[in-house]
Amino acid sequence: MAEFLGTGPSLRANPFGPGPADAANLLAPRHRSQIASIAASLQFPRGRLIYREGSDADCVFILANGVVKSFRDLPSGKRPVMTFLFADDMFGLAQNGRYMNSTQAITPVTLYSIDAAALADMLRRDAELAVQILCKVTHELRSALRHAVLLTRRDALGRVTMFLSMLEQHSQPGPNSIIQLPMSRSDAANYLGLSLEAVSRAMSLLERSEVIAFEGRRNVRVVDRTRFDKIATAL
Amino acid sequence: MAEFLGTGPSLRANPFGPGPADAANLLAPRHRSQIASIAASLQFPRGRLIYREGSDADCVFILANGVVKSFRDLPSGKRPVMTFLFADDMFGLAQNGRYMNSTQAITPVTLYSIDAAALADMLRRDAELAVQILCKVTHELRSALRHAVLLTRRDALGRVTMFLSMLEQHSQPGPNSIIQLPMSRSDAANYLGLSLEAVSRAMSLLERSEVIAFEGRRNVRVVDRTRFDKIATAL
DNA sequence: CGATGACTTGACTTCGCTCAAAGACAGTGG
DNA sequence: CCACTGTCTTTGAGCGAAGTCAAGTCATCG
Repeated sequence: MAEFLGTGPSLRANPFGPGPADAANLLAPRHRSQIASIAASLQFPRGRLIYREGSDADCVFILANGVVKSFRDLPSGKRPVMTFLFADDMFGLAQNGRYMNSTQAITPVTLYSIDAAALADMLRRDAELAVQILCKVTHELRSALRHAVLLTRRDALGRVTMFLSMLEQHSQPGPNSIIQLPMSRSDAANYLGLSLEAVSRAMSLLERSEVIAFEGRRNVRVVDRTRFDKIATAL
Repeated sequence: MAEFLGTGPSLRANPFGPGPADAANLLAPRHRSQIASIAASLQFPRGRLIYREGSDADCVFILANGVVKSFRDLPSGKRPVMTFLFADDMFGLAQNGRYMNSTQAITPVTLYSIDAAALADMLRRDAELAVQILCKVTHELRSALRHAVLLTRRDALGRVTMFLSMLEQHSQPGPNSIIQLPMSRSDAANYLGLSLEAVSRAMSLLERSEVIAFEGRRNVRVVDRTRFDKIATAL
């Protein structure tokens, strides 16, 4: 089970109080093994659904590696992507015992599946742990708010650039900064509230104007950092 | 609701597990008085800023009554509204000791101001309370996600109708269902990612087509519920 | 009752969506 | 190893919806 990964699940988030600017690991070793004791480690191939909106929320998940998208299926056939989830993210928190959205692996993923009832129990007994989880959820709340701000931009170019800038934080922190785009253009479009074509055009434009350079379709390097940042933050 | 300020702050949210469909009061009387013991009750007039983005996050707030908007100030002069906060909502959770956005009263408000350090302390000692707060933050996370979904709609009419439908849940639950619009058109526009004119036009259109009727500029009655719901949910 | 700010309405422009087709890529099996 | 196929992506043309600019109307408060 979870022993495979040895150290057990971890979570990243910014703490409430003053501290280093970037996200730190939240869980103490004792909490990690505590959670590991009620968790199972699962592997999913690319494209596999993890759970479906509306189904019984038996489990909470922590992503060990890979990328997951969370989305809704609307009557019209649209599929807005609400978030992309990366390593050390938690998801599957329920409302009234049901999942609020569907989730799907967009790369091969490894994740911890944690029995919701057992976790709830554990939280009620361990205030320290509950506070850590609270911190993580707050972190995700903030990122949802940022997403909303992103969506108020009207120009495709700005949205896409902001999106790249967000992805940069989840890529290997090489100084040469290659940004990985694990998701399809279509997923990105659904996250950005744009048509797939608009996303493609915006990226082409960024490339033509030598702000970024593609290395294959799923890897981007920032060529002109100054202009890149200007577009990203010039809301 | 928070009619009796004497009883201390309260919070509404949907619990994680199975239960009644709508939000319930989260805090047990003992928690309410516990929080009250480290809280101060404050009054703010319409338009007053509560805190500014980037300032030291000393306090967490619980809104007793009135409506607050949370927004950011962007270099361009835009002011996206991230959320509207209603009675029994909590806000002011910090990142690294700083507020992430500004908040302003848009009606006269009464709120509880709670020392952040003292609250953190209390949570670390009382797992039950920490879980309640966790539940509330999760509730707000969900509403932020809904907001993001709303923003992926491209048509002004749909966004505005969805917005009205959301406001309906915060209005007095009279069967006659008068929806109150406590905020200006401009605030609504900034929340919806539309121009103020687009909001106005959408509302005029809804009125002309007899889906809704205005009773003054800040009160709306749904006239044709069927069509209203169809527009609101027909994403 | 007049002034200030909020809201509505109209005309014009722009940008992203839709539809359509061609081009690149990855995995498969010969 | 390479051709084949289905999928993902890019690019183009035309249209429509929302933004912007600019008056004009309404309400609210001194």
